Amino acid sequence: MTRKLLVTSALPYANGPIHIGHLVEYLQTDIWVRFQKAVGNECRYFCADDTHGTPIMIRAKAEEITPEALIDRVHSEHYGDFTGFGIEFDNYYTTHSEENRKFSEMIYTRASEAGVITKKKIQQAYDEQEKMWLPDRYIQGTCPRCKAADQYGDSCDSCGAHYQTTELIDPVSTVSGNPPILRESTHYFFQLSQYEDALKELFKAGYIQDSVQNKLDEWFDVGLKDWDISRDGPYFGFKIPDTEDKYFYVWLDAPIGYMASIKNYCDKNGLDFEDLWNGDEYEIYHFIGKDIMYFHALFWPAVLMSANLRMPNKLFVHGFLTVNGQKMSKSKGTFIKASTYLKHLDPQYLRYYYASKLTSGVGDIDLSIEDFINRVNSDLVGKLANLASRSGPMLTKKLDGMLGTLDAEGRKLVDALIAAKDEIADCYENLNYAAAIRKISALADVCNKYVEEHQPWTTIKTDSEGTRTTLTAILNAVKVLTIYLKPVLPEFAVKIEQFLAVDPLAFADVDTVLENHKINKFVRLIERIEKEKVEAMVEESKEQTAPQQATQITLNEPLAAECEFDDFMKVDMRVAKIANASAVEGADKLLQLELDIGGVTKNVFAGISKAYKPEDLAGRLVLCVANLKPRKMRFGISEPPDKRRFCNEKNNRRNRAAG
RNA sequence: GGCGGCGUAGCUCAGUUGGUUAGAGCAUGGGAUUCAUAAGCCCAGGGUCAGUGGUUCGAAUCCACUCGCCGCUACCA
Repeated sequence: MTRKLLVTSALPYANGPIHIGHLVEYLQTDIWVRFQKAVGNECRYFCADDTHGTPIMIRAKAEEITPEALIDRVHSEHYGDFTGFGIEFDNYYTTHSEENRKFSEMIYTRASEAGVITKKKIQQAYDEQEKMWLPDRYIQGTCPRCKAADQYGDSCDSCGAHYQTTELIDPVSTVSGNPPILRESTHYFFQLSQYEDALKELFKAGYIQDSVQNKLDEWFDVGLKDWDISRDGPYFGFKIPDTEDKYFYVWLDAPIGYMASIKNYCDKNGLDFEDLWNGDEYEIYHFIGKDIMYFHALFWPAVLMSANLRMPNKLFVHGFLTVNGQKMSKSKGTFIKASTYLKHLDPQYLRYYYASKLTSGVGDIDLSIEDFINRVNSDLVGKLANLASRSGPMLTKKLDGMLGTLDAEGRKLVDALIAAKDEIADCYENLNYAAAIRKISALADVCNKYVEEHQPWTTIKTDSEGTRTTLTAILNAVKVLTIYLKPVLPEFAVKIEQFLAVDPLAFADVDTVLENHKINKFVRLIERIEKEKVEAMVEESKEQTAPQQATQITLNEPLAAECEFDDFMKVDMRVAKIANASAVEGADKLLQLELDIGGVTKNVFAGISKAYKPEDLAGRLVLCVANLKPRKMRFGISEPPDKRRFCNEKNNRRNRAAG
């Protein structure tokens, strides 16, 4: 039975470039869509740029262009990046479209009629000079708890405190540099709590993965709050009907962009949108990252309910990407943009590697650079590509490129591969790509053993027809493996199709056998990853962060003379927390520090008062040599050394995957 | 603090409803080969399944607690 499927990935925000973290989602989705198409389902893949909101406005202003010009440019950049990675949308649209405006207005109007929109007066920061309202992120000031400077309006990166913007000390607008004022305004709210029971029913019916359910239960326990869906102008977005100066909050119209993209596609292709979106013929699936679960598991279905529209069938949630076990980092060069990757490496490597790690779970997946190189080179190149390479050329060079027929043994080999069909299909269907790849890799092992046992390079000298039979089995095996891999490696598959001189392979073609068939000259399928290219990519991704105190101190000082390992072993270095810091009366450069090295407190004098204020130091972490002999100084005893290095406070801002 | 997730070989990860001696790939060591993209094949070493205590005839798997790492905590996007 042919299923009809509509599939979406989260809409990337038009505020920045696509990076390898985003690609987890788009590749996961693309592989699923390609699989569905390969098994003969009618499947369409939709996406769009998410284009509204304050960050877009501010970014455009900074670049001295209009928001429209910005989002047009970013749209083509995003689309180019996706295309470069073989991600094939049926439509890649934009939320800044008439379709989206109409749907947003329609849904809002219906929600109003349903009585779930309320108005409330709220206090919000306002920049008088720029004449704009300020989201918390655009206000900086000193943390009320730890006194760290330049913290965002909602929380402190330094000590992790959460607070109200109004509690911030000396707040300034990052847009104008002036202190914001508080102003009252009426906002529109969507009463999410009205849909609590309906949402619970939806989840019971299987809208989400089990692991996501736990998280949702947590949210239900705390209680669903009303959702602020309006923003005051100036705001780049859609004006709310029957208001003077109110706009839909970007997160309201973003998911509606799924509908707009589909509508736009329908109009271009002579299809009826109502059939696709509201009929019961089509299944709808959303792929998202776990950071935007709240929006897609709660708000989005509730909004659809309020407008009396159908529910999507399922939400597929994936985890984040880490690189070498850590968050992507600009300074380490692991914050790799899609465009940077494409300059250095073949996109198929990443498609294969992600596929080899993706499961249906919401756990994070790790891109270990070393593992990435090893895995691609040994599995993809060494086993799979090499299998074709060690059989194809022999047939074309020495046996006229003509396949023969399968003997009993060959039939057995090919049947063994075919037998895995349903299992592999299930793996793809259930998003367990890692298992599919493991299975395919194991099958490739079987094939390579087959080659080893039949030694065509020996038999070719005496028995050309027997060799033809052997190679016929191997090349049929290559064909089956290629079909299994095709959702992951479309380009690779095209090369094999050309080489085998067959029409584009579909999943059902695993059952057919190529016999007495002329093939074409073998072309190299894929190159090995060169470590140097990966290194160059990482190097190019390293962003020189603005000179900071910490890096200045370490980088500007020349290295001391080399020391022996034994000398190094004598040094007991500990991370210490500054419990207290105070100026030393009568000293020019000294600060007195109380260092907590895990229960034990050390008194230290440090000549760093030119670079640090005592009040900035409390709570910070430093590296200290804990076993340095105490030394009497003019102002007291300094226990560990008077020289130390200040650790970089770790950057807690996550690189958002989508939205 | 509350909640959630994770912790299995040097690395990256599988381990189905609890069931023999815990698996794979890579990496490492040895061997036999040479068709092939210095690939492929055979053999080997390597794990107190984070720890402790329970339930059970039987626990990597279920329960409790401890430790470690990560995330969320509804603000912004």
